[in-house]
Amino acid sequence: MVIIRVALDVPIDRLFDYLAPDADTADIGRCVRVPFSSRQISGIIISVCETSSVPEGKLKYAGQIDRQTPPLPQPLLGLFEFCSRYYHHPIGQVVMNGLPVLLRKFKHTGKEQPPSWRLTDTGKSITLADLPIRAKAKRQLISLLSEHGIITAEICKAMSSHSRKLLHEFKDLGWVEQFTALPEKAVFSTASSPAPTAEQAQAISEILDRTGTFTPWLLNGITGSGKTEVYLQVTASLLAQQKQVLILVPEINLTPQLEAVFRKRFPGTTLVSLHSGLNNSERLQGWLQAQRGKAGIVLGTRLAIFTPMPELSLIIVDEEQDHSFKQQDGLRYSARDLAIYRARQANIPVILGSATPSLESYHQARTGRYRLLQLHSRAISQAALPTIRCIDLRVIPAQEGLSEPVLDALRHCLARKQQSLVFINRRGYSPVLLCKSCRWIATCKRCSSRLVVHLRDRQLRCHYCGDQQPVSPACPQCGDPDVLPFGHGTQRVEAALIRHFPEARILRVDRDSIRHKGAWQQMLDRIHRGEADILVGTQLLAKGHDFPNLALVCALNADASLYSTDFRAEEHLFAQLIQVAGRAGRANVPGSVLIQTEFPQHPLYQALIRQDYAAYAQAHLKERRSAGFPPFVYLAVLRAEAPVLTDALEFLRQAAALAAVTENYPHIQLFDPVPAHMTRLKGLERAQLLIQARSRRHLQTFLGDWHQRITALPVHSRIRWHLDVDPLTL
DNA sequence: AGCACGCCGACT
DNA sequence: GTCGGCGTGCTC
Repeated sequence: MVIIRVALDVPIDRLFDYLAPDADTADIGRCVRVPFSSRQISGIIISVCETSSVPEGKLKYAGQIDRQTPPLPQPLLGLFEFCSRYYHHPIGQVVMNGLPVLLRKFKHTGKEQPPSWRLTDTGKSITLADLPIRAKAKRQLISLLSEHGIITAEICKAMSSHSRKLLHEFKDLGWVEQFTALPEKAVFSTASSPAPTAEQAQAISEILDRTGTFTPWLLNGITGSGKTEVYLQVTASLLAQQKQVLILVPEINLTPQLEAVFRKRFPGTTLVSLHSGLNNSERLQGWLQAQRGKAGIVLGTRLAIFTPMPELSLIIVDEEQDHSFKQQDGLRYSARDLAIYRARQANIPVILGSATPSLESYHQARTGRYRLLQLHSRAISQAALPTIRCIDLRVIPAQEGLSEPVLDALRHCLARKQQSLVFINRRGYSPVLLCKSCRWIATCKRCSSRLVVHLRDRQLRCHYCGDQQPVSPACPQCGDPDVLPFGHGTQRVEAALIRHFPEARILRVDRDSIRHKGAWQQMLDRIHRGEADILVGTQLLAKGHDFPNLALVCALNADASLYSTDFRAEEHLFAQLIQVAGRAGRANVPGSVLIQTEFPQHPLYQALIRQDYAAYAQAHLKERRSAGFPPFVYLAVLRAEAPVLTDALEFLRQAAALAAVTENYPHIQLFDPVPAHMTRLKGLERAQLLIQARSRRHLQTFLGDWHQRITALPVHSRIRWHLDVDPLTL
């Protein structure tokens, strides 16, 4: 009896067994259609065996197996398996989450790359002289074939139906044959690389010395130190050996930028770019190219970590500290952490690159689990680092969020026709609408958040659920017409700047201003053409774009995250400020950075002024150690949401009780269930329970057991819950 | 997650 | 008398 064990896209963490008399081990990793409780769905064959633990009467027969598409390779199945186990997510949903939509339906079988045509040896001996002069179409076809050697499926499709019929006629004559086009083996060609700096050269050779060996590298290089050049030259060396390289980038905004750099350097290599902007068939196409080993480079966002690559020899995770590598719903995986797993599995190096590594990664490097590579100097034209200065808001007041020194600096920049950037990480006009007489504050009905004033549209908007309503003309509580916007967002700062510098061309860049399709690219173009003097914007501006004429960066009200309840907020702020500061002073423009703060003595700003990541990280790691936070402990969060808060809390208490019953986990600490920080979100009340462990292994064994017990709990239909392993926010 | 089965309210 | 609401339970 042949039984296949199938992963199905259902929220049940188990494989389903089916009878499949015609299946064998070659079908592992293939897509199969199966009956599943009164419907047909498709799944992936994970294993083939002789017996099943399921009572024989319950076993059904599997349907058709998709043998057109190459099966998922074993290492990818292993990655899925690990991912399911580590993040406690149903295996079938892990597998299906990682595959292109078109592949999981296997509807594309008919559309499978149709074969191309070429002349057989017999065909090659046919000349035009052998054909009647009247047979125009035949002669045309033969000359086409002998000229190009091949008629690709695309060309074939474009030909007349008569020509297509002739092709088949030729086939019967033995003149032509069909073959699946293995697109011409990539001719390795590389645009010339600039000579690396001594530091870069050192890093490149160290990495290349350990190809073919699992080696996690932490490449810590200041902005402009040329991390990308290291990626490029290591990649070049591996491509020359016909190997594949996987590059993960934080988000779609950055993809085109890095993609362009790699395409330019490797014009002869097929580069597949995988990001959310692709449609299903583009995604499938790229995925298949990677899977067949045809794509030398795969560049993509976190989902790309699940791309099968038979010749994979290096993984690069750029901006590894970026939170977008962690998925925040459904399967809550960290692509960066999976990259480490995948590199170990494939026995290859992995480069985590960043100017400000996550403390987790930095700690690993300090303790020798990762190897540290540092780039200390700017590679580009020996440009000096920007000078960073704090402006003490306790001494120097700010009007409309802008202090006099900031205005002065902006004025100077304008006079010298240089660009400046005003960074304020808060969009909208003002974050609060306040009634002066009764202290009423506009809040969201569905969330525990304050509504943000968007003066331009005269709307109050919730930045969490998107709800909006018109700005009320008077206080709904006391009727006083004196309701005022309080605090500053990008729109308000923009308005203030327009008043101060009516002659300047001011460009606001935030999620609202680039909402329309193509607006972001348009703005980038304008900035590059020098059609903007002052940029006002959020972190959108901080990320990875070179503004060649930018000389000044001013950061307004950054303090907000300094004394936050989120223990990662500070680390995040430091990275963000280093990033935005790095925008200033590229090429031959010296840069300066002004930071408005009420806490200029704070160690974060002190380290920032010296641009000393290592000092900051080491000091902060000490704090983490004494406070008992990661990377010195390992965390998981059980979250629950329900229409009524007490229900969510009660569910978490029940779950906690399940853990206490066992008492077998001395290294595990469960905290009390508490309401989440944003307690109410989109009309649901949320609560959470923190689990802390001394080691990953302890956490994993506990969670495996506990998760099963929670799943077995009688379901209260109102409650939705999930487990978040290695959460980024608490 | 779907989907069927099942047991109670307002309608042709 | 039925149509249909969504609670509960199962899926190889």
